Amino acid sequence: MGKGEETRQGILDEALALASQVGVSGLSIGALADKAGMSKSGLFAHFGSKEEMQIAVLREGQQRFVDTVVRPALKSPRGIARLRAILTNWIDWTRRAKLPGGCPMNAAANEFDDQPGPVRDAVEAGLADGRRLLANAVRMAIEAGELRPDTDVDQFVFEFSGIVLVTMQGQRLFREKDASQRALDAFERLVRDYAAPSANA
Amino acid sequence: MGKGEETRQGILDEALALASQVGVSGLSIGALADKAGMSKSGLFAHFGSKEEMQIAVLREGQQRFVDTVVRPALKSPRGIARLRAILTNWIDWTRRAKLPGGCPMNAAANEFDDQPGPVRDAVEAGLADGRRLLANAVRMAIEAGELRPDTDVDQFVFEFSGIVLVTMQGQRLFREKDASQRALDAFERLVRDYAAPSANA
DNA sequence: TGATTTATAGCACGAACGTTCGTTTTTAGT
DNA sequence: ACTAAAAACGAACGTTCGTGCTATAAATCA
Repeated sequence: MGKGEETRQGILDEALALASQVGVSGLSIGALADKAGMSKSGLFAHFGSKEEMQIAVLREGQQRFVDTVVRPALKSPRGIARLRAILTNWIDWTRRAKLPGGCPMNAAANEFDDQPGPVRDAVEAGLADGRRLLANAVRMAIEAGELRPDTDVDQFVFEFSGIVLVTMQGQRLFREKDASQRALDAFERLVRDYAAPSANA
Repeated sequence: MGKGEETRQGILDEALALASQVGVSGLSIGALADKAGMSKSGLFAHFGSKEEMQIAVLREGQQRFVDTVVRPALKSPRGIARLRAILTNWIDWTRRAKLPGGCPMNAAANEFDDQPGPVRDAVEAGLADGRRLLANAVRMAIEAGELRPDTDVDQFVFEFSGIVLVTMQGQRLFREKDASQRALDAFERLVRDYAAPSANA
């Protein structure tokens, strides 16, 4: 890895941390350059435009998400156990990833959903990836015979995502201490409703 | 209503519409003054600071929410029917309220959850109000004998809120056409699990 | 080591930011 | 209609925004 890639990576690390607190649209070149200990123009040269930088930050966040949430969950056996692992990893993934704030992708989703452009596209693609990944895990649970064969996969993913979103809001805005417990309870209720009859009869 | 209050109200109307698209922190005095057809300084004088303006916008949004979601739902009879009415009103309330974008309070929740100060306090108070209101409606459903007496009210509100959040994300970011149908399905599954046994045996 | 590419810094730009101030216009009360 | 009060304006402040240029410093390679 050349020197350029190295500092670029360092910048993205700082940027992700900052974005988790102030959002992707709240990221400014000047503030980021200060954090990274370099000049505005020097930092700027790595991306060419602010928009490119924002997209790079989102990509970085996505990769960090995979490393923190998805990859470790693969150690749990396919099926409901793995879905549960994804949930528990997900709902405090920014803490695990040592980010000082909340999920940058989620914040960006709220910031850019009404502002068409490349950044919005990147956010949508990123979150769609997450849903696709979830859907695969659900399908595995069906194949494993733990969820009913006629389970509406997209509906399951939809409700699962709702649990994630409200848990994050509970943690970050309301500082609810028992948000993750509520998330688990909601999850158990969800899988109970979609469970294959043979599994827990 | 004096002239001052009148224009202030007009400003807040424009501000709410703008905030629904660019967020509360994306609101700038200059852009808002343009939309409102007046000078920066003239507009500024109505609030004294940007922070005060942001808080005023959030309050305006909250009131609009009550008028659009809560008040109409009171026409539905207490119990599950009213809860369902709240849900259906909620998940497209910005359309009903003629706002061009998404829910400003929700956007602000993601923008300010990691930035302490009066604005964050206002957001937290506003959303807490929503949850309190929901909790009351749930308690009425219990009293009406439609939900089990041992229903965990806060857990119910938690899961209900999750449905709302994921539905809004589905509508605004993913442009899912069937998001509201999924929301209703999730709601029916929720009330089925918490339903009093006598109600639908 | 010397040559060359690459990375960073410095500086300046026009625009927009929130805010202050003094003046002018408009409203409200008599 | 005249006056006192309220409201809106226009200009300017200092700062930060994103983005260009040009020069210097550092890393890469022969």
